Amino acid sequence: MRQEDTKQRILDKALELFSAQGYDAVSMGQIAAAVGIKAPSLYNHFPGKQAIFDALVASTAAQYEADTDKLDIHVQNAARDIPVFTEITEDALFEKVRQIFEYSLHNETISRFRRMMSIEQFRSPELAALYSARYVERVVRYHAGIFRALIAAGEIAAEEPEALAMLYVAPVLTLIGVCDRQPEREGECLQKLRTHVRLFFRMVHSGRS
Amino acid sequence: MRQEDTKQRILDKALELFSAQGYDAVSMGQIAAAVGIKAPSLYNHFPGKQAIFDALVASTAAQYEADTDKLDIHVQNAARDIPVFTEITEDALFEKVRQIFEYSLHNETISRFRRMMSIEQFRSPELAALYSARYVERVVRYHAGIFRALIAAGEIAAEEPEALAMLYVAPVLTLIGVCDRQPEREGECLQKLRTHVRLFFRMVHSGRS
DNA sequence: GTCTATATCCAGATAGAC
DNA sequence: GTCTATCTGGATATAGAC
Repeated sequence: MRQEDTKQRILDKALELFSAQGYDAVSMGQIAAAVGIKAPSLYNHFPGKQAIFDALVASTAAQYEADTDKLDIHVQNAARDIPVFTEITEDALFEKVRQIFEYSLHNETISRFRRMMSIEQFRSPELAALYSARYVERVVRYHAGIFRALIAAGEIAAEEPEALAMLYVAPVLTLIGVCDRQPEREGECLQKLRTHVRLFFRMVHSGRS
Repeated sequence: MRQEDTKQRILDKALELFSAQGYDAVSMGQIAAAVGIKAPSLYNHFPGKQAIFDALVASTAAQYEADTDKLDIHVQNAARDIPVFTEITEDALFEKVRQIFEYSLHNETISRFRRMMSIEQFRSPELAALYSARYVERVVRYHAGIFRALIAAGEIAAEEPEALAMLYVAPVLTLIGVCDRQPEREGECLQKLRTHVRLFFRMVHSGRS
């Protein structure tokens, strides 16, 4: 199906452009040129510019779930990952964060989509909610589930799982934001990620019952 | 000077519009209408649209420093604030974060400028660096200075000040981001801020020498 | 499905009268 | 400093031939 192929190519190029310049700054002509066709031909695949944007939002959700599966991080149900974190060492914990960190930065679709969302997060209440849900709540809820299990197992200090998750996750999100803006600082941020994990690991184990 | 008055009104209205819709989505006509003049008259005060944006970036830096002074938070040199944090209670610490949190959200200029920066952070390397410097590095460095002093005084655990600062500050930044996108969740975020401060305070004191 | 040609609109910016 | 009138360019989108 060359038809569906073109549709996908439009989505890919549109995401590339939107993530770099923002929705408003990108013209239909630019998208068409990137795909290798003329602007009016885009309307054979999408009814308009907004429809391309909407299709992007819808389609990336699926890919995210599919791809994170490969990293043994199942954001939709933390229960499956609890064995991975049980009696985990500090080095192994860092290795785990490092993987998701680098994946988040280097997977083209994921990182482009996140940058696009950063630019467009105030465009509508729906996008605002989607941003918060995807990049804050989901990550916090996932880790809260992990920490709840580790507390039950007596491995870490008995603190509120939600607060622990926020403490652990927010610095990671902040560092991802820095690298999104300034990719040349990735090495430095990786260092900070390392010291963050070390500190968190130590603090959370020192107070254990 | 009614002249300078108009110039300031242009900046105010432009910031209001840019923060809500982004630079590209706002037209000179919209800005002019908000000020109460016609579009060509804007060119008597600024050479073009970009110049209005640039003036905004330059002028808000000054106001930020001036306003935070009133809250006894001197981001430029933490040394002055160390006495405030020495032997601080958990409640007093929360009250301090709560103040800066609410100020950041409710001061019109500050919150609008931050939203505008969120939208435009990828527009140029300079803006990217400015965003990181203002909303990450500066805050982290400030708190690292405070924590370094508290460690020297034997008040808190002897961990790396930078990592401690990241741990403390990143959740606050994340919660401000949530409220920027979804102001209706401010109450909920204030609750999370409370539990964050409580957890951090306890952890950092439990490991003290 | 792709194209050319075109319609319609609105943007940023300038000229010049008052 | 403000205005009206205008220039010029580029945007989204449609019509209709191939």
